[in-house]
Amino acid sequence: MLGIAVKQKLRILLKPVKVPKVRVNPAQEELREFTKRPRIQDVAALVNVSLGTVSAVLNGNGRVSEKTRQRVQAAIDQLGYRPDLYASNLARRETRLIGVVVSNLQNPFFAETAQALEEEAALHGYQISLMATNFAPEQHRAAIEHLLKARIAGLAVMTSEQDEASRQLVIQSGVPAVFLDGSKAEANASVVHVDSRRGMQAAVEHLLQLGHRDLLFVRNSQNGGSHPLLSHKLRDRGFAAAIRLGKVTGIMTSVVDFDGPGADAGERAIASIYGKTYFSAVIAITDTVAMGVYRGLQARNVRIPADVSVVGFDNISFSRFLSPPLTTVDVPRKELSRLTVEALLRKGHARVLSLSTSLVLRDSTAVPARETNPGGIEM
Amino acid sequence: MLGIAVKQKLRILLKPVKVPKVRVNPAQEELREFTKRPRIQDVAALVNVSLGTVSAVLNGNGRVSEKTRQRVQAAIDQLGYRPDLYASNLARRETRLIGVVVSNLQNPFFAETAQALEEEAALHGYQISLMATNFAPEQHRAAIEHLLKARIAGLAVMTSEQDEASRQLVIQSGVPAVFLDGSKAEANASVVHVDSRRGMQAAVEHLLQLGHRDLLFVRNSQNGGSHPLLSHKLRDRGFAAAIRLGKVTGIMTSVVDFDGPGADAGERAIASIYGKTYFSAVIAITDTVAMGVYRGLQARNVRIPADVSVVGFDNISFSRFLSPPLTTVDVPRKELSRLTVEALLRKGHARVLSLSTSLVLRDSTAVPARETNPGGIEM
DNA sequence: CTGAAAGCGCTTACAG
DNA sequence: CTGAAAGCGCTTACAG
Repeated sequence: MLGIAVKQKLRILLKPVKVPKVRVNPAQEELREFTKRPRIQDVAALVNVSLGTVSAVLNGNGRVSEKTRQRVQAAIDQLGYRPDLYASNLARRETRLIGVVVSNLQNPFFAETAQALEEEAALHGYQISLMATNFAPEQHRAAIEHLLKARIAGLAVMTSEQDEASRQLVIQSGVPAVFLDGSKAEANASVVHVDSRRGMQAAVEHLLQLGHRDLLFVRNSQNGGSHPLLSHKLRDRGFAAAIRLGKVTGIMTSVVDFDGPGADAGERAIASIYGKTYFSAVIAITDTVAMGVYRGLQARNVRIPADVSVVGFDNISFSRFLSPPLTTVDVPRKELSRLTVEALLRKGHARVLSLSTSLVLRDSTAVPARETNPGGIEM
Repeated sequence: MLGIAVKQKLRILLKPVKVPKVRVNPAQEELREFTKRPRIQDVAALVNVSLGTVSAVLNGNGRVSEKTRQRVQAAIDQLGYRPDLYASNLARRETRLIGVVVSNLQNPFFAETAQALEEEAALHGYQISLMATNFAPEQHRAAIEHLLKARIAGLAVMTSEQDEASRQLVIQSGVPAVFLDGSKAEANASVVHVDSRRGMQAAVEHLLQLGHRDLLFVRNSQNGGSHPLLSHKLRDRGFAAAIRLGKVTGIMTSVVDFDGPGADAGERAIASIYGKTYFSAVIAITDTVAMGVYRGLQARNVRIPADVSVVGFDNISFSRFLSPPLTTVDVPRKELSRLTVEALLRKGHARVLSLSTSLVLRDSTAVPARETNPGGIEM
């Protein structure tokens, strides 16, 4: 009681000294009128409650009576009020943003993954902030630094390349993160492990069962192969394991690896090997590589699958529209994004998530026809 | 002088009442240690200058001596300080963010456009915030509202669909905007006009010169065609104008239009018309539609271009990898993004920007071979 | 050239 | 259940 009395006295005393310097910039006021951007205090004034109350109904804190909440909500609707992103994030010290970094938007696999993540995040009231690395370590790091600066609630690193320095930044930041095909779960960094091995194995088995014995494995690398892509390593291993487990003898495998975007690399791979090494089937490490393989083969009048069978990996949406439709290994993007977002929002300790892959049979594989001359080699 | 004296007195009086409630949350302090996120005041303290000075060097305001600026910069580097996005945007009342809304990330045209915009924006120190509408009016509006809420510095609406209500929101907001193929420039809303007509005309001329007289124009629509895509309208008109200007008589044109993603629509178009209407060449309204046309044709053993020629529109990166490589009309994404970002940052009045298109000749077009039975009709 | 302070528009203990 | 006030981390007139 005393406190209040003193306070009131002080206020009176204060008046002449501490003139409340309300910077009423008339231009600004006009601008506000013009842009019609209501603030939380406009809502509060309309309903005659305090800012805190409006904030409580906005954020669903239950400490508001139903009556008040309805009146506030009505005012919000009436004014078309939407909280300012920057003010609320600053005050809250956290965002509803999930950072997503992918390697390359032009590769449909990443575009589709990003879209799936966006949809999944939206289900939880989160948005995504998307950045691409183009496989460059500097861009990779810059993207992660920016995202960390933006105080993201979670980070999904869905790149096929890895960058250890960036990973350390993420771990130091403490931000919940999920790395696609990351090597290990640690602290705040979970890992989604795509079981490429199983899918690859199914693909190889399929070809072996058809009778193929001469397989060409076409890969692409980025940046001169200085940073081998982890997903590719896993697919490599899957390929090798599948051959081993195939219980078939007399298998001959060749591997070609070119640098650059998948389609270019695939095309160059065929150009380089055609006529030198015999193969009746090609396994492309991604669907985009398979597109290039198609191009390389068809430019040489090699028919798919009559002369050479082709299998891809990823099941991008276009793979169905190639001629012939591509047999490929499906990496379930929906499931990937569901698991990722869930792991990010759970905020528990790092975990290893698993995702299985499956073979999608279409028209690019068939029984080998050795009487033709597929690899350009006389038999 | 008097004022100050009174103030000091008051301070003394105040002390017992108004204890400075410095909320020193020890956990928070530890967190700060842990996350090692330095604030501007950490930098200021290190160099022994005020916050304003640090801010000035951060933002390149020239009112700092070279000596000071160097010392501050050194401290910034040493601490690894990066300004908090939310605090600076809130204080500045503006962002360095360009909102980009596209129709669909899965369509390479949009993915490539988004990527080009990101690169262009980065050149000016801006970042992009990317949202997809999936051609749905509600999503379109939601995306624009979100972006406006985030106080973007500029907005690039690179969708093929239009939404008048959203456009009004943008105009009311006063945010500099660029609409792809928008109908008119107005207030803050500029327009990039892609000269589809010229490209379409080149495509039609090319086919007429080859000797084609029976043309099939394949389009796709979205959402049941309730909101015809503006870019498509322009391409339609370009097609019609080209036929008119072709100075060739005896041209027979057919048009098919299906709803849905381009590739699906293209495939269904062929399925629906094949055997009913004769055509020796197809013009697809986009490259993705052309992909579906390829599929539809090739599934019926129609050879491209021996039996039927195909021309696409957009020149997406994959068009080169189709079998055969697709002849298409190039829409220069680099130039598009350059013009767009420039218009956004210039902040002048609305302008109409123009972009020309050009025909890219590849292997999907050839002289018509009437002796075969391309359209499935007996001649 | 530099510093102190108000303000951006919210959220959240805290007090009632 | 509700309100007043401090604080988030910056920027920017303003005063010196």
